[in-house]
Amino acid sequence: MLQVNFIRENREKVLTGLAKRNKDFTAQIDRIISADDQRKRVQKDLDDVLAESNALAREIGQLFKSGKAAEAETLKARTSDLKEKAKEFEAQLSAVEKELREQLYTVPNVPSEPVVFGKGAEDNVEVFHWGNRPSFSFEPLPHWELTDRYRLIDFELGVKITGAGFPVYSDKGARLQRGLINFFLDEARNAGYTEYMVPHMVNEDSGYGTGQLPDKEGQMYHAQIDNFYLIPTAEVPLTNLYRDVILKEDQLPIKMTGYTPCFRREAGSYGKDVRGLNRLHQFDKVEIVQLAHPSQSYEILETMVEHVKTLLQKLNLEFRILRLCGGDMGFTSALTFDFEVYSAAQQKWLEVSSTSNFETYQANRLKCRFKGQDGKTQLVHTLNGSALALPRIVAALLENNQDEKGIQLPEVLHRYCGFDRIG
RNA sequence: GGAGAGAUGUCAGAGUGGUCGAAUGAGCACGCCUGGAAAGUGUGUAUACCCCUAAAGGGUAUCGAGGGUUCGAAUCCCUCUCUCUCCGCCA
Repeated sequence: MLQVNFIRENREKVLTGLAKRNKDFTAQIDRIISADDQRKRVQKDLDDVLAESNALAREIGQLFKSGKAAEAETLKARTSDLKEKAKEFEAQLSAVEKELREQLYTVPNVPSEPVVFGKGAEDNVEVFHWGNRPSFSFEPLPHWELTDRYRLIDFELGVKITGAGFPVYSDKGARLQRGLINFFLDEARNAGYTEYMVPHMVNEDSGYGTGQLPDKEGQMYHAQIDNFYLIPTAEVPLTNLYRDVILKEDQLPIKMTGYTPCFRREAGSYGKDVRGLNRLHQFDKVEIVQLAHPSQSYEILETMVEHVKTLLQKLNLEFRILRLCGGDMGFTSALTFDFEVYSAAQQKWLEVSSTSNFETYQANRLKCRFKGQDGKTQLVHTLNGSALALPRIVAALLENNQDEKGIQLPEVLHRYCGFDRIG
């Protein structure tokens, strides 16, 4: 969430920035400022009362020590009034703090300067394009037919075991998954990211830390007996490794990567876009995360974008990069680049990575800070990106590389998979 | 799952009702000492919020978390979480 002081000091800037999201936040912002004013007033009142009681208590202690019990008793009488007042102010304080917090939760991150105003996906800006579209002498098959024909993925079997959106990969389908994961992890490690293997379930605090809670509660699977959530992305456990941590300035940037399965309820999505691998409840992804010095975060975002680019180039998939407009950008992001690969048989673009700078929006909730040379602590910037999510990569690989007899894998995957062809 | 012990600052570790944000030691930072270093020595070493502000200064909260008793809680009581030991179960 945004920092109240930042909002106070930059009200106009915040409002014009937020306007790019195609929504007016004036009312919320002003409510936040007035709630904060009230919070300060009540805090002051409470502190004053507590200071008085503390002084009184100290005095009573002294009197008892020096044997003046009677005087102590008269002072005691005065404390009950203060106690009552303190209780009242405490109640007021927690009420106004709750109000403030709830208001803050409703305000998304302020889009950074390059983000354009926009209503939705149609206003995103293509900033990069690479690769060529394959041409076929036959009608290319969509991946769900290829996975069936070559027995790579069994969607029906997944339904039996769990439900729709939980595919079962087998034989070369399974090995392709494992090969891709290893390829992505190796590339990340070579780019300087430290590899982690993290829990796939997280507690409530972690959910709040990265902003999945409270607003996206319905999108996560919830193990209610233990109050754990299945992670929707490795971003959650990875970023939360640094929750409540104060780093030294020279530790930055911190670069982490990890492979995890990702679990998403995808409540409310249906229709033709969910066919095959296009939208799943469980999928595999390698994530890259960085904690950065605020002065470097945008440079670092560029390097992350470059990293994802090289992955797609090595896989030889035609792709484009979109700079998301205000209306299409995620709630917590300040700047997001989406990567889309072209799916030759479906004849459409599939999103395979989303790489973002969250500035201090996540760090504020995480309480992830660093101490600078000047001794002051300030919030880090957090960034993350998919590098990469597997299902749609697999869809594009299968569709774009098919021939009449099977599927030819890109060279880079041969040693990772242990085979160069399917079929 | 059962029984017991415990959770204090960067770390180790004292503190069992008052002057405790917290002894002592280590670490770390800066200074002195030194040709340089070690040793020695001096000073400093949490976070958040608020008031005041040029700076300084002051107030409040925080000793796993939350609640309670008390004029006053690190210290007493209750609940929860976690750690360790033993037993049970087990990949």
